[in-house]
Amino acid sequence: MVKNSDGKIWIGDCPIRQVLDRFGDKWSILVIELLSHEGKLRFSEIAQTIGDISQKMLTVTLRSLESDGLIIRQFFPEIPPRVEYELSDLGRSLVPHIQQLTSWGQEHMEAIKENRRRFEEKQSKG
Amino acid sequence: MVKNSDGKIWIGDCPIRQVLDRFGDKWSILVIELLSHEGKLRFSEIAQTIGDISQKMLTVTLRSLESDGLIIRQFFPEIPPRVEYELSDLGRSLVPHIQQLTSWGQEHMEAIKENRRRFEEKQSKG
DNA sequence: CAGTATCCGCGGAGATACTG
DNA sequence: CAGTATCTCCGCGGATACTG
Repeated sequence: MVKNSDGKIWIGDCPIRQVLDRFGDKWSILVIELLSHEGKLRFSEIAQTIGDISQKMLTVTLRSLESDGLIIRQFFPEIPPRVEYELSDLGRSLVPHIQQLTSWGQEHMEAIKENRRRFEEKQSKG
Repeated sequence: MVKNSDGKIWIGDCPIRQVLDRFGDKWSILVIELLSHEGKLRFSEIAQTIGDISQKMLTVTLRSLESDGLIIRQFFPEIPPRVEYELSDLGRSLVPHIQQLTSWGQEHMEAIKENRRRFEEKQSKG
């Protein structure tokens, strides 16, 4: 939590926001998780495993992960071309923390859904 | 990582996606972090500390966190009214994992920015 | 003070067509 | 195969005005 002298949170430098800005998108974390499980994968393999990601978004996601040094892209100039993606050391260093969050989700997400259900029920009753 | 029999990730039940869907929004994590540091806060105190959140989004964020049982809302029917928010046990249980991610960010975000800078430079050169 | 109600703009994301 | 290039849509989130 980073505060200014006026007591306000300084959003720009706030580490939480930086992490969320980087990984809060729809696909980055999922791709990292996938590569952490499967090792080295081709573009089409990632697309097929995720299933409901568009070609465009997979390209955008992989390019941004590559640009940030979280994954490594290896291009083989064959015909037809082959491209393989794998996690970098930097990317791998994030995986345990993702798994922490994931296991928290597995443990508590049902309770959250139940809470939400009850809350909505209470609202509708007045 | 949850897969179907066809080898595809089952997005709907995937714990990672559930967590991201819940906490990937702009303000939830930030509010939880804030409450974990400050304990009990009034609506206006949260608004002023964050600084650049709109009244609407703070209302929406607090209401959704309350509905999911992550925070507790206490209303005092005074004039003018007073409302205090604090973390629930469920909300508190998430805090350590957020801090894990945050410290990872503090450790590696500069490297990521540097990687991105170099990547863009390389692209512009050809 | 702590919200609602309403309108609106922007950008993330999908669909489709095309290419080295 | 692994992408680009466009067009488009949707909904998150901001701005503003109002209220118990």
